[in-house]
Amino acid sequence: MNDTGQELDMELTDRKKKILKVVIEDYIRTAEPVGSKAIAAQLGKVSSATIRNELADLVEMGLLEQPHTSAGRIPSPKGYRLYVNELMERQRLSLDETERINQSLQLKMEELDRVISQAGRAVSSFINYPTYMSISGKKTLSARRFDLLPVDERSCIVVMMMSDNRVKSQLLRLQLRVDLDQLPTLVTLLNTHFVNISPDEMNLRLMDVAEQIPPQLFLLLSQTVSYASDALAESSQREIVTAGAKELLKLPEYRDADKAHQLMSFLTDSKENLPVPDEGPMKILIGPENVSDALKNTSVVVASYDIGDDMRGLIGVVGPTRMDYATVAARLSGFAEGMTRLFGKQELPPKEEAEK
Amino acid sequence: MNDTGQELDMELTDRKKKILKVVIEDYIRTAEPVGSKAIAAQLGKVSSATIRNELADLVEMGLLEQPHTSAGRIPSPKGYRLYVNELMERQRLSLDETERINQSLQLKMEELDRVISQAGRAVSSFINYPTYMSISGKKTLSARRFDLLPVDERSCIVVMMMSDNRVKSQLLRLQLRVDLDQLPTLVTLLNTHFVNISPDEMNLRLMDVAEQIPPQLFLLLSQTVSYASDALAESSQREIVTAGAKELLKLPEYRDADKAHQLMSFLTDSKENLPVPDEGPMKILIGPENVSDALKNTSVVVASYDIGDDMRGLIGVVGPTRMDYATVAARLSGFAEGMTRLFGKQELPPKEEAEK
DNA sequence: CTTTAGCACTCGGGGAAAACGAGTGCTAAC
DNA sequence: GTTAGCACTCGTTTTCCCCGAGTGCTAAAG
Repeated sequence: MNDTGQELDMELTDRKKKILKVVIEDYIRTAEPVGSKAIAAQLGKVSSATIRNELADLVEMGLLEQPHTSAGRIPSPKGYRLYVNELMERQRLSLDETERINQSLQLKMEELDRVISQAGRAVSSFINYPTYMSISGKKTLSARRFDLLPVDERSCIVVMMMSDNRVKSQLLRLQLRVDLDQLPTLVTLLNTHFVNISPDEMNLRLMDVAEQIPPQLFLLLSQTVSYASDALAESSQREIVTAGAKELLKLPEYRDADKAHQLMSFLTDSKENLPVPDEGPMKILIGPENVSDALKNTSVVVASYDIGDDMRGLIGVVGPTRMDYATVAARLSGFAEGMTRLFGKQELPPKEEAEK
Repeated sequence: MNDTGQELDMELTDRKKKILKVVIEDYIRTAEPVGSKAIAAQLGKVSSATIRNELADLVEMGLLEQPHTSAGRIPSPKGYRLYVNELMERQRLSLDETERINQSLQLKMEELDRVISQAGRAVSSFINYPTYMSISGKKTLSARRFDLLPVDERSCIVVMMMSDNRVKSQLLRLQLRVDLDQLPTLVTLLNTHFVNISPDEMNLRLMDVAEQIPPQLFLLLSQTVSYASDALAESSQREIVTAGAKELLKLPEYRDADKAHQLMSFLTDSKENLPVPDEGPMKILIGPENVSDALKNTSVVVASYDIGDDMRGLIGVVGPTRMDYATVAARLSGFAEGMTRLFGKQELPPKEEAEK
């Protein structure tokens, strides 16, 4: 009796593959176990009895499962994996679809965050599954250049260009009146001692220069530096935004409010442990292949795209293991390409400064 | 037979009020129709039969309803309204709660949008209902001041201070090489002709000055103006962000996936027709009092707070008519006060420039 | 050795019927 | 005006049974 584990010796004939494919695609469409008769009808030529024999083999190989005796078969995670790797035919996007993607990427390139979250909503409503998006850079962000613009004697504008060429600015209210003539000195100081270093270092260095300048100037300096380090820290922290969690409720597997709630909570709360593609443009994780327990019964398709030359963006799609992998993969990579194009077009091509 | 409409002549005795209050609070807690026996137990002194007589009266007055003959009573919208107006005792926040509110408002005052959406999440997870937040200003936004900072010969930074004292900036890539000496001219031009007017006017005026300046300067000017008008338009458009839709799923009235999905869709999609408090700090809308059809079966509690001296922020809480009005109201106004404090502390107190 | 028809068997889903029980309205006595 | 008593209502829960899709096995046919 070698019921232990899966049979490796059985051959996966061509016909078995065909059958597997039919089962999976049927199940993806209907969410109902697929019976031998339906398969026979779709395949033609062979009778349901033959199919049944093959099905039994496929179950033994661990590619299919049967919920109970006398029900049809459903794919196992292993089955999906095989399907995704070998059987699934790469879909081409229709013109309509391409059109729709481009349409939803007609975004004004204002704030990055906003672009991201808008894109997230678009993806989700186009793919009909919940999505998550985030961006992250490899290098840690630093300031590249400062400016102070006088407004009146009690306020001025601080402008900081960051190492990724984004610019941040804010109005500063001054506790003390500052001589406007002093501003250039301060700017020079900032551009000498506070550029190309991490936010933490900035705060440290503040102490060093404390005694070199007059107190009321120092106050302004410290306001500026504290603004700058906060802004840098915030910009470099990778925030994950999710969208379209409600799509779950349309799926039969999440009609149960508790299940839906559980997954939604995980999606909106977990700011960390959502899958990222280690490399390559796209990654598909099926059921138990996920590390997070909360995702053991779900599949994730995640793609990445480039922003500038340091940052990478990330779009993930979450759904039941019975996910329409072919369509999702096609549309998602369409989106990812769109995003690359979007950012490539308007963002920071050149770069010349050296680092410390 | 005067079954038509509600009986206005019946008197709402003190005991009736007490009973109504018990019914409502019980129902809010349990989501189950409340029976005469339970009420009697809680009131003491009187028997369930007496209560039954009173209940019949309350039903006739339109303050209670009964789902079917042999079930307990549940409050009608009218009943809730009476409860909210007269019967409900204003809750005081516990120390714990106050603490928790302050805790979650320990936000770095970076970008307004981000603060808002973080606060939204906090409110939602504290109150356990979905929330929506938005901000809006009465006056239309315009630019108050421009600056251009040279970076290299192909790029410069545009800085714009807006009429609400917020500052926006971005790096501009120039199609044509521009003589740096020309920048001050351009800045003067901007500060003369493009301040204190609406984004639309800005684009119009661009045409007017087209012939007064050399072409390559005009290119830069038009890039700047287009950035500015976009940024202004975007900042003044009132965006609504929602949070915590998942909380719905915990409520018995939304265990039905379709109902939940419907309301969630409304919340996330409708960028317009969510209730706003016409004036006063807080407003409670019960069931059919809502204008949107989608909200006819839900209640909304909405509060507002001040940002600077022109803008107003808005927090709304959405839930079933069986909402814990007392708690929600207390916590929500706690939050609103917190927000006012938060913005009052760090934002734009003075202002002196005159408008056009 | 593979395919197919035939057949008994399994088991979950669906629906009717029954049992249950919380709660009511009414009546009559206090 | 209040209360005990009681028959009645009606939604919920439980039980039970039937149906049928789908199976595995066997034996015959290719």
